Amino acid sequence: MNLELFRNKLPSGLIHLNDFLDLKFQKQVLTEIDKITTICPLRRIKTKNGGNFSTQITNCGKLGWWSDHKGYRYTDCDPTTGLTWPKMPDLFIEIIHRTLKNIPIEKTFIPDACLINYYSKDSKMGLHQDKDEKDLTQPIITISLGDRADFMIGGNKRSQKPALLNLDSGDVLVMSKDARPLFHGIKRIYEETSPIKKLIGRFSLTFRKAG
DNA sequence: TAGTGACG
DNA sequence: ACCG
Repeated sequence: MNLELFRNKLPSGLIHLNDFLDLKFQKQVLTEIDKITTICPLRRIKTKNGGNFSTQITNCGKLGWWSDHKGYRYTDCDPTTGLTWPKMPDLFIEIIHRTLKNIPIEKTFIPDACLINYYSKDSKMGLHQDKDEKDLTQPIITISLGDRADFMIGGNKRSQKPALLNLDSGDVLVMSKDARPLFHGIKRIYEETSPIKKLIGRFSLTFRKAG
């Protein structure tokens, strides 16, 4: 048994669909994000202890993820306005269907939440687990748009050294099965690598079944 | 708590 | 200075 090889092996539930969405489609997704942020602008959120995130977020779908002095949670409306989150665009549902058709691991997935994170060149996301969802066996599907990112995929403990994975514009990442509970984050953003000229920085769209 | 940095 |  080659221990080094074993240590470097990525979990089978982590599926990286490289260059899955073509540039034209990516631009359509960006148009939908523009519509969403017009209704519900990107906002800087805080941790429970008052710490600042370097990303800015908004949501669409029935539920949206939020963090403030009360902690992490899903809400059915924007806590800053009391308005319901914008509707999940049909185009996003289409991406989910196309993704499911191309992976052997999941047959159905009906997300009720889409967290939209915007990363500028200096944004990072520390290692964390997604565990605010009701059913933690449901996968999480992430779309990357804009600048290239170094994605960290770690273990079940934060102390485990993460492996790095490049996420480019148009890539789709599925965290399911054994990969679902793993610590993960974004180590860095590569400035001016976006294939979409008018997009500076990176958007990630993470689809969850939260409720 | 998905932050940051002080501290050992 | 670097790591956890």
